[in-house]
Amino acid sequence: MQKVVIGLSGGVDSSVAAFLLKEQGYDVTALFMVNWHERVGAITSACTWEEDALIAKMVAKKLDIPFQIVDLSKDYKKRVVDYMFKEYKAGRTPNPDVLCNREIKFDIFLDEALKLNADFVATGHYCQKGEAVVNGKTIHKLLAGKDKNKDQSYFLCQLNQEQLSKALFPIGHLEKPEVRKIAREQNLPTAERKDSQGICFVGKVDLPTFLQQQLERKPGNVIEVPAKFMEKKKQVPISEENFKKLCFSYPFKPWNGKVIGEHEGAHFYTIGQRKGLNIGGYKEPLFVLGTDVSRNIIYVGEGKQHPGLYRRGLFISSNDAHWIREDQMLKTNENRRFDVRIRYRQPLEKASLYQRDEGIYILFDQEQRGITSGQFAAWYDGEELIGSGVIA
RNA sequence: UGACCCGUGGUGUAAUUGGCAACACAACUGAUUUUGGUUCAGUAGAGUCCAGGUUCGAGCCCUGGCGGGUCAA
Repeated sequence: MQKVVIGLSGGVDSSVAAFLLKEQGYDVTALFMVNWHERVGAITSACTWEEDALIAKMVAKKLDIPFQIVDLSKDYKKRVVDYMFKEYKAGRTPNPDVLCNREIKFDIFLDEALKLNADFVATGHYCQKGEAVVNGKTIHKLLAGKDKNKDQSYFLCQLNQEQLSKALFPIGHLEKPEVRKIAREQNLPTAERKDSQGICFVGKVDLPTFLQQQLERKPGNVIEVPAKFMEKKKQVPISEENFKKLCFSYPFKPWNGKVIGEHEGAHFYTIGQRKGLNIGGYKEPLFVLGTDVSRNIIYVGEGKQHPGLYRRGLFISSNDAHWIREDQMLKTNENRRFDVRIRYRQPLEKASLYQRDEGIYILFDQEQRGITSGQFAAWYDGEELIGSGVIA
C-alpha cells in the first residue's frame, strides 16, 4: 500500500482531500504544519494556529488517520517572511504564497513526509497532474484545476519535476461546491468553515502594521502623472529593438508631474493599487502607476484607464526563469506563443515569449494592466502550466 | 489703495435666482480573493467663514468684518 502524507490545514479542502485519499485506498497520515506563531498585526477576529490544529485533529480523528504536528516556523520565517520583507524593501511586490509552496510545502514539509516513509505528499490545492513521456522519460505536468474559478496552479508555478513527482492533488478534479458537499456528507468538522485568506500561513493581517515591523515609515511625495504625458511612450513600435522600453516599468521622474500629496513610504505601495493613498477630490479614483524607493516617490494617475497603468510586456531574467516542462525550454533567440497570467486569478492572456541571452521578453497581444515587478508571470499551454518567473 | 469674484462634509464640486444640503474622490466596514491588486455592497461625515439684519423660513437677499483670488496703478 502506498503511503501519503497530507498537509491538513484545518480547512475544507485539505480535509476532503484526505478523505478522498483514504477512499482511494492509500495509507494516509495527516501532518499539520505550524509556520507562524506571532500575532503582530494579526486581525484579532482571525483564528490562531492552535484553533486550526485542533480542528485538523478532529478531522483526522473522524477519518481515523494518524495525526501529527510539525513546527516549520523557523524555515518559514527565513525562507518566506524574510524574502517578503526584502522584496518590499526593494520596492517590489512579492508573492509569498508561491514561495511558500516552493520552499515549504514542497520542500521541507516534503522532507518531513519522506522521513515518515511517505511515497507522496498531498495538498488541498485546486490543480491537477498529468504525465507525458518524452524521449522515454516520464514527465510530470502541472494542470489547472477543474474549477476555473478556484484554479490554484498559479501558486505552484515554481515547482520542479522532482517536487511534482511526489505531489498529489486529490481535489483538483472537483469544483468547490462539490468539495463542500462531500465535506457535509461525511460530516467533516470543516464542512462549513470559512475559506482561509491572507498570506498563507501568517493569516489575515493588517499588512501596513505587519510590514512596519521591519520597514520604517518614511514620508515622501506623491506625484500625479497626467495621462497626456504618456502619449509619447505609447508610440513606441512593437519591435525587437524596443523590447527594453516595452518590457520594463516606466521610468517616471519627479518632473513628469506635480506633487499632490504625501505617502508613508514608497515601499508600502504596489502598482495598480487604489486604496490607501488618502488623496481625494478627484473625479475618478487615483491608481499607483509606479514606485521609486530610492527617491521615495510614488507616481499616480487618475482613472482606471490611465495609460500609465498599462504595458505591453514584461521581462524575466535568465536566473529567474523556471520551466516546469524542462523539455519545452526555449533556446536563445527562439520564440513561442503561450497564454500568460501575471497575477493570481487573472485571466490568461495571449502572448509571445522571446528567449534572449539575458532572459525572456514576454510581449502580450493586448496591453496588460498593472504588471508589477516581484509578482510571478506564469505561462500556460492550454490547461498546462509550462513555466514561470519573477517579473523584473 | 480702488473695482470685481469667491469662502459649503477630509478634498473637489452641486443645490429650481429663499423652504433645513446632493454628487464624486478619500475614509471606514463587509463581500470576493491563500498576495492590501482589482472589483462589489454598505456606513459614517458638513447644518454651509464670523457677527448682525430682512423674512413664517436663507447656503442662497442686505450690512460689516475676517480669509483667499482676479483685474486695475
